[in-house]
Amino acid sequence: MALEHAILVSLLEKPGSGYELSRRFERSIGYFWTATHQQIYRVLKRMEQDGWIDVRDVPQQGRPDKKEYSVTGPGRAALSGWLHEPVEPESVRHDLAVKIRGAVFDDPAALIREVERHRQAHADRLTHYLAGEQRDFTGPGADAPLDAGQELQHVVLRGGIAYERMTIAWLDDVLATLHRLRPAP
Amino acid sequence: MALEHAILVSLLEKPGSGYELSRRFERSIGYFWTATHQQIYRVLKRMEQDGWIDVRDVPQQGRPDKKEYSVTGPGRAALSGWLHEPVEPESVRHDLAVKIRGAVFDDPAALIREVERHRQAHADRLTHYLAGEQRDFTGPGADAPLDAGQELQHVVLRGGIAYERMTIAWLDDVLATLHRLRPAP
DNA sequence: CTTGTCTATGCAACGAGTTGCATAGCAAGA
DNA sequence: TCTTGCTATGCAACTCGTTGCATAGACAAG
Repeated sequence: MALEHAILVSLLEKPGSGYELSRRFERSIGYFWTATHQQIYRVLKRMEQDGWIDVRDVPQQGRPDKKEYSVTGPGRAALSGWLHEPVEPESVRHDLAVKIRGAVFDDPAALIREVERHRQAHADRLTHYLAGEQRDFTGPGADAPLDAGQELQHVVLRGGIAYERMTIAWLDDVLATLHRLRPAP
Repeated sequence: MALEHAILVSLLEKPGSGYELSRRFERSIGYFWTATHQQIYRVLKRMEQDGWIDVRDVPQQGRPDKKEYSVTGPGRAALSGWLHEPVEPESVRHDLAVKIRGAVFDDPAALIREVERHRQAHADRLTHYLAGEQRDFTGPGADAPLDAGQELQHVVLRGGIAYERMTIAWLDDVLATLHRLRPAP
């Protein structure tokens, strides 16, 4: 279970509320680790009980108050411990691959629109990544040398970019294959 | 929930027992959908109750008897229905990416061995994929034209190969970054 | 002043996934 | 014969993740 650790990393990068964390999990962090707000609130409560994080009530103007969480010494130590443990390679769940292999028992051509939909989603995400890279790392104003944290964020982002490019190319391969299988009219 | 559907596809490709399915989930199917034997046995029981699959007791020589499952008409229909529904793009869980971003709060250099371990695992898997491709699709004796099912299996395998190649290249990028961050001795 | 939208937090119920354990047939080798 | 190892199936307990619902403050539009 690593949601705790993903939250620790995010809170170390910048303290924030459960709501803010759930927003971050929709964008940057969410690209390699998903979580809903219910999961986050529940885990935050447990982490607070375990003494990994502190809460601070923050009154706000123009919006409801929030609880801002920040990482404690023991929380940092817990992250450190996890960083030094080996993790197993990710377990994958690719619905689309199951569908492609299953398509032969139904109608392969019917999958084309679904694959195109996925291709579009990945293309959108790639655009989004590239914009983020331009903004934070390679654009104008990025002349200043990056610190270690930025370097590491950048290499993770490059991983996301490579993943999306590979996926788009593969989906094009899938589409070509599906079209080839379609009997000529 | 798509474990049911992955099992339907696998049983349509070839009927088999829970044990055999769990072996398949360790190899071919397991590369894009993981499941343990407990999960499989439990779901098989439910699928049988729902009338998606039939059981047949098969006595064996030199080993315990087994229950061989095969897909029924309603099971096939259930798969068909699912194939025509849109699925959401996969949810990702990359422990390693969390670790990389977290490394700055600990010791980036300590991650190098972990990343090398992952690189090795992906290189092994790539070798395995390529051997499978050679054996089933591109090797000698593959002159006969492939049927639709084989074409679709091949395109999924090509996806696995592309994924592993991309991942290995990215991990090399990560390693280079980690080495760059290490202060010169 | 009502409706909608965004911020902000949370409960309850359920289903999916993991871990540990248990049983049993059969074969090979020490 | 006793242990080891592979085949084969399964229960029980637990944790993780998802879905639906509920509440409430603040603001903007109609």
